Amino acid sequence: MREFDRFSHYAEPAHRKGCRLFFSWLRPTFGPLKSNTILSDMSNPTRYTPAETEERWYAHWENRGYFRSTPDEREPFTIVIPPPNVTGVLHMGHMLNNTIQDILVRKARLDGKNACWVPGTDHASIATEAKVVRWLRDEKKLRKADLTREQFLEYAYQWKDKYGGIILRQLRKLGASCDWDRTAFTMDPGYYADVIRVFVELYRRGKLYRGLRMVNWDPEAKTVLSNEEVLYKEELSQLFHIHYRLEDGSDGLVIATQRPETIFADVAVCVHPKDPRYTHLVGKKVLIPLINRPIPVIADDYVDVEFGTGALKITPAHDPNDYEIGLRYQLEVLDTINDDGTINEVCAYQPIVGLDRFEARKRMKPALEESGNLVKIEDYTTNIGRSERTNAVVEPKLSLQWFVRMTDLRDPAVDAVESREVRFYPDNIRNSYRTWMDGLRDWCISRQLWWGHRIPAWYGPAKDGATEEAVFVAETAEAALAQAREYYGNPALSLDDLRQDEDVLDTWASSWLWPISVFDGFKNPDGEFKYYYPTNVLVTAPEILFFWVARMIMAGFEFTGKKPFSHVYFTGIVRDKLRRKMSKSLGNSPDPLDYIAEHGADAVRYGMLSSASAGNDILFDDKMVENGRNFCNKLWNASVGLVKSWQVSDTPENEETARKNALAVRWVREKFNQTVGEIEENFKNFRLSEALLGLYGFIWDDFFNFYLEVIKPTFGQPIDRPTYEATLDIFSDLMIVLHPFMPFVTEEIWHQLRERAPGDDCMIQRWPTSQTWDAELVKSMAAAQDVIGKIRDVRNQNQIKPKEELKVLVQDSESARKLFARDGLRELVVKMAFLSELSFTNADVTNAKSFVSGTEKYFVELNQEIDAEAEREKIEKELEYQRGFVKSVEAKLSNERFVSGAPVQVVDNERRKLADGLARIQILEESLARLS
RNA sequence: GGGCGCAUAGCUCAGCCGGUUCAGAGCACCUGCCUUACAAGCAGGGGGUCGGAGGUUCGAAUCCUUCUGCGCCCA
Repeated sequence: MREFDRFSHYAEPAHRKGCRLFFSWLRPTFGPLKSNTILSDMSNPTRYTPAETEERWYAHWENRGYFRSTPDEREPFTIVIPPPNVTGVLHMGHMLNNTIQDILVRKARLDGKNACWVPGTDHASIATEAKVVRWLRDEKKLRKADLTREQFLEYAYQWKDKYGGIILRQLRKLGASCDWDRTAFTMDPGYYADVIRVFVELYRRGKLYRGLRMVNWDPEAKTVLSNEEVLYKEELSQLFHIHYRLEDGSDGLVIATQRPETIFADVAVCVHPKDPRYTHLVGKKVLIPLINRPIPVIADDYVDVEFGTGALKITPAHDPNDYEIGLRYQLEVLDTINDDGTINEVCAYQPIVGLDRFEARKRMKPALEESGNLVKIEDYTTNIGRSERTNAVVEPKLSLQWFVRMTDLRDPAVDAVESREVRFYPDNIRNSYRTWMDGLRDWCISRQLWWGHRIPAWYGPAKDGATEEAVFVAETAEAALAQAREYYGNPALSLDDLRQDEDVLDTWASSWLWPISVFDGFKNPDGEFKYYYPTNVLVTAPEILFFWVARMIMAGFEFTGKKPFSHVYFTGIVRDKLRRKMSKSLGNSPDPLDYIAEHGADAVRYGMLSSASAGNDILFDDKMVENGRNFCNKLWNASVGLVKSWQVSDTPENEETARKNALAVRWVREKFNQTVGEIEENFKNFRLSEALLGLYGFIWDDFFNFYLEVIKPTFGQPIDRPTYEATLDIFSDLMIVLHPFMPFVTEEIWHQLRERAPGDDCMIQRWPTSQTWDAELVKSMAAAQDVIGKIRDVRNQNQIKPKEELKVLVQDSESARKLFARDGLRELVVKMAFLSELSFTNADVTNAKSFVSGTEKYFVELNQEIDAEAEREKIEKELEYQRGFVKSVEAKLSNERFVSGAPVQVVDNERRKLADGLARIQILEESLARLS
């Protein structure tokens, strides 16, 4: 009993037939005659219909459990998906990325490996929390501030359950062969526990600390913002030129600032060490206007001499760059701005204390004018960062945050990439990696949000003598309490006396554990983690290098002592035809699911990959998807339309046909082996686009357009069984090799080609092994193809109908005898060039067109007058070319330095070229002589 | 400012650890074909001084120097 009717798509309902007919009529090239053909041909559709086929096969594969992996004695091949955001929907970048992963996984499966592709999603704390807040506001009429943390999280999980799996469902449409049973999420209980455990462990190892740092502060929402939540836009502003005098009241210098209200937080003025205007001031002190507090003039080449006056006021509390300089010179930090954006008591200039920062700025102009410090005010435009949520101007602000001491994790990660224990494709990404690692900064992993892994740190009051509150880091509140009781020497201490950190961890601080945690490597390191880890390859975008790849490598070595993966394949960015990055906001990205619905997943996969040469961005073009769709049709037509339509006979049509077919079968096998070898090589180097295009070329040109034409029986005749069976075998092998790239159409055709036992599916076959190929056979077929091409040329140039048989003679020679001694070759040329005769001759052939192929001469007899003059011209032109060619080869060979210096094969090859060239010249000269 | 990369046919790109009549593929274009699987196809064709200038070499699209133009990343 078949599991389903494989011909079910033939039995289209009437309305669908009508539909296709309707579209047929719309096509302008169709005349009435063609439409009649379609009508009468209804039983054998010439179009492959992907939609239904793809749905059916995906369900079949999944039902049979082909995607599942459990450890066994086979070699594992593991990929963990770069987890997309739970908030996301599939975009073109995901399509490319996951197509590549699926190709690698399907190939590994065909290679007989235990392939495991782990899917999952990332909780994306910031993006998701923003979405949840909006959702609560719009649909539940709730504000975050009105909810407790627990209530908010409950809603957040509701939201996640409802919208969080969209991407994973969409990936199925693409054909992704993920082990869905393993679907992971960065906030699953087990994963959550791992993240907390790692935090505690790093703290215990002294690689994690709490410290002050500059953050993006939204004074309106009173919250920290991530860089992604700050929108920069050019805005009109003013540059204040303010005079700072020296301590003795003499001249000093002029600084330019856009924020005059912050001068009271200045702790230095910085100039460029090579700026001659200021060298005499370096080391001296200048006075801040209005309050006359002295601050030093320092020199640092950070300063841009061209900007403003070339003198930069340093305000570490209110500018990230100034903060860095402050650190370098150990300058004091004076924070004069409150969380709500008003000026605080630290500001020594009383008139602006308590005012909003912008109100304070307005007061500065008259005050500075009055004191005689204002030199001028000029208009200028600059990038101003505003909060995505409140539109408030973002205030750079110092805040207490948690940091990972990255330099402590760096070395093994650097070495692994440098030594290529972890290989990057393309390799030159290593440079960016190394540079980033060299300038590594500590990683701020705390976020002022609720959605995420809550920081496992509890605070207690400062003990006698201590200036800061006490911190207890532990995996559980109870453990923290135990620590606190011991610390304070108070066994009666309760949890109410401690306060847990309100913040959660940066999403990347959980996803960097992905390859370990999805296999439960922390809690159960001897379980399947041992089998699947390290994973084989990570496929991701270059922009994720620092966020994720580098940190995963560090986490791998820090927590398992091993690399997380052996290869990292960096995909390009998907752009439109105008080279713009495809994005939803630009509206230039097609909806991938529409695309799949319209053209089929195989066509989209083909289109994506064929334009994605390794290491380059891909310019996405509908044209490429069309090519993919055309390829599917071609496969469909060649299999169902042609090969399966043949009658098969156990006795060959005749001896000639049998010989011709036997030769063709041997040749296409050899050529296929050669192609498979090239594909293997391309896979090894992750050159997937080249692998696909090479295969495409072989299937379309060699297999379909040449091989099938050679063996195609004359109309109404059957084909001999050995050839038929061999053709089905090779066709089936082709489907296996093409399967990783275009899984659906290959599975469909696999089943169309032969009756298969249940479970004998294309997806789980063994990849054909490629033996060495018979180079001589391939070479003589190339010679035959050249002859066929040249005879066709003669036809074209003399307007001879393809149906008119021609008589061709070959000048008898040793090389000609040798070529045609190959069994079946003569018959093959006769068929493909549509000849009535092909034989040797020693006589002069008159009334014939001649040509040279290789070192043989051919005559095509024509039933028309030969223009001797034109013929002579043609030959002379050819002769001229050949003489030039021979001359250049002779020049090389007569060069002593070449003959002695170049490798033997190169020289031998030149000698062969010379001999062939001379032979051709001789033939051409004889022809000329005969003509005159 | 630092780093990486690109420039080859009208377009998108291969080739680039030097050596086949080495300049190639796909698309686009042109010519001929409704050839009993496929016009979403078949058979052919034109088109590039390999960004400019130097150099190394018997030999350079390929290696070196430099110039020009253009991308991307980091600060």
